[in-house]
Amino acid sequence: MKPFIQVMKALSDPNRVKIIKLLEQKSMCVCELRAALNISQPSVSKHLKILEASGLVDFQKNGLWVDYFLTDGRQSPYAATLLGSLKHWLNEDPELTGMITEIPVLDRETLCKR
Amino acid sequence: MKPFIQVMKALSDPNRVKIIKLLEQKSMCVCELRAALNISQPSVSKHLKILEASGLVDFQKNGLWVDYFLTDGRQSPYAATLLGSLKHWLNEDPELTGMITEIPVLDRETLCKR
DNA sequence: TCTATATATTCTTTTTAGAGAATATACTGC
DNA sequence: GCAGTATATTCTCTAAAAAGAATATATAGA
Repeated sequence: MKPFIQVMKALSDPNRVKIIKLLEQKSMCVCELRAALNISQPSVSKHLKILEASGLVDFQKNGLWVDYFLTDGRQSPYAATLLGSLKHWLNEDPELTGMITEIPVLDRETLCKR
Repeated sequence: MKPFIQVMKALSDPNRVKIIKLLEQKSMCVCELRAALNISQPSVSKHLKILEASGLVDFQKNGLWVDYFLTDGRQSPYAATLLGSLKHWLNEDPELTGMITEIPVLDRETLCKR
């Protein structure tokens, strides 16, 4: 029961769902996500930790950056199914589509050297 | 986004998931659910309200009793998909299977006249 | 209409979750 | 090793969620 609840809880916060929908497009580092969501960096890190613990995302260190990406769902059947469903869901949501169209503008190199 | 979050939130509480798994077996009234979950009656009513608002359950008044049952999911595609998945999920969970085997013992007539 | 009973609602308390500021850690290049 | 930068963690505050006690509502039957 616990793993199931963990996935549901992870997906019941709007910012975390936004992160999932962003990562559907491409893997992103913390500062890119922070810019896309317009919330603080610690907040992004904490959301990512929750998503990781539930088996929805994973990460790879890349020098100073940490790239987050969606898992293949091998760690959790619940995560796998939900990630699959989410690919079809919410694609008409104006807030999300707006956010996604802004992705190309996010340039890691310029974003992080502030 | 809101309807999606609402379904996820509804399913991120253990007692509400238990209610769903119980209603998979048969429709039940509040006092039967209360006995199965061993929590207070107001608590059951509030959980049911949350489940109803998210489109996961519906009810029918039956005299003094109110029978709750799973929806066909027509009100929410998210609810529909999750209810479908849940039929396969958590069926090996000892807490849940134990609870479900106790259902036949719950007799509405004896339960409610306390 | 009066009583009894099933459920809903309100109220209060305790726990949990989310936010950002401040700080710590980890990695890179010199 | 030192300086700079990306990310993680800690701390504190505020808001939301869950619980049960007490109360209100609604229905059935005498």
